[in-house]
Amino acid sequence: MTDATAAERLRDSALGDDLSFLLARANVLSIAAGNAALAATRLRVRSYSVLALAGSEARPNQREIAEFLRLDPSQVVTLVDDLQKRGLVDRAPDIADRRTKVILATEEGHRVLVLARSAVIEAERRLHSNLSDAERETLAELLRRLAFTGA
Amino acid sequence: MTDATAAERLRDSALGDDLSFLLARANVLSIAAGNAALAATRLRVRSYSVLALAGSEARPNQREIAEFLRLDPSQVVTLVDDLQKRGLVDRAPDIADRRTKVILATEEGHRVLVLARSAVIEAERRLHSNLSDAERETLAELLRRLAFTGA
DNA sequence: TATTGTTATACTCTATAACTATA
DNA sequence: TATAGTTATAGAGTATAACAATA
Repeated sequence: MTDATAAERLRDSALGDDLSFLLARANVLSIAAGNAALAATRLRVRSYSVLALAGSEARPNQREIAEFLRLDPSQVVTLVDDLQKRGLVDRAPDIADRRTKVILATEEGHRVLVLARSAVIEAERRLHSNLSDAERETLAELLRRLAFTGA
Repeated sequence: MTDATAAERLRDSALGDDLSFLLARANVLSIAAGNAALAATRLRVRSYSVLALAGSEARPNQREIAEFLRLDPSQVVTLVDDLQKRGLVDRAPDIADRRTKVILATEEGHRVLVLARSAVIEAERRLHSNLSDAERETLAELLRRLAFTGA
């Protein structure tokens, strides 16, 4: 009746081989570790992802960020507002279509991104330490297939 | 500059091989599909997991449910309250320790669980249709290692 | 007419602390 | 003193609808 036994009973009897549940539980741990690792930069995993896209070569607009991160456009407004207030990103006008705003990391944004990224990578390494590099790559490939399914 | 191209640019340039991000995105899709599939039973993925544990042989108490699902004990109170109001689970007293309450599915709970489970399985099958059975098993095994890491 | 970004709003989920009853 | 469950509350995340500017 110890703790370990309870967890084992539950793992064996229900949900333990349900992909959705495993995905959810792995994700909860991942978010917790990510937010903890990002605390020093005052980012969270959500704002970090936006900053990472803004700092990439892709020059995304808000709608593209929303679709890629599976967020509602209105959520992206809030996230970008916050990053912009902190001077980490800018809303650049798109010459071709004046409705759209391209989100770009500022110099300061790039500096913070470097710190944030290494913190995240370090946290992941710790969290995934019981997977080999090959296993991690397999996992990434399989998740990519799920994550970018038609829907 | 079409949609597909934007997504591809983003996938290639940032986050696209970040395990945490892939996990998060796959999970968002999984939750959305799960909630949609469960709509007819008026469950959500969260209450479904609790009901599934209550309907298992494991006879978990609330604290065990909280730890297994990585929820706060107070969240489990709310979830169980709701399921109990609907007559799907009971709080059974533990003879050995009168503080703890064992959560058990009622007959009606088991009936609903059967429907819910098949809806969830069907939704997963659709969502994971581009993985082979072997790949799905590999994915489950790797996720299990992440999901039940020490932390 | 349709789309991008925005505002407003409500709902769900998550996190914390304090309380009770038992141990 | 510590633990299981509970209550209260605030904060983060999610979903929807309506609107202005532009296409």
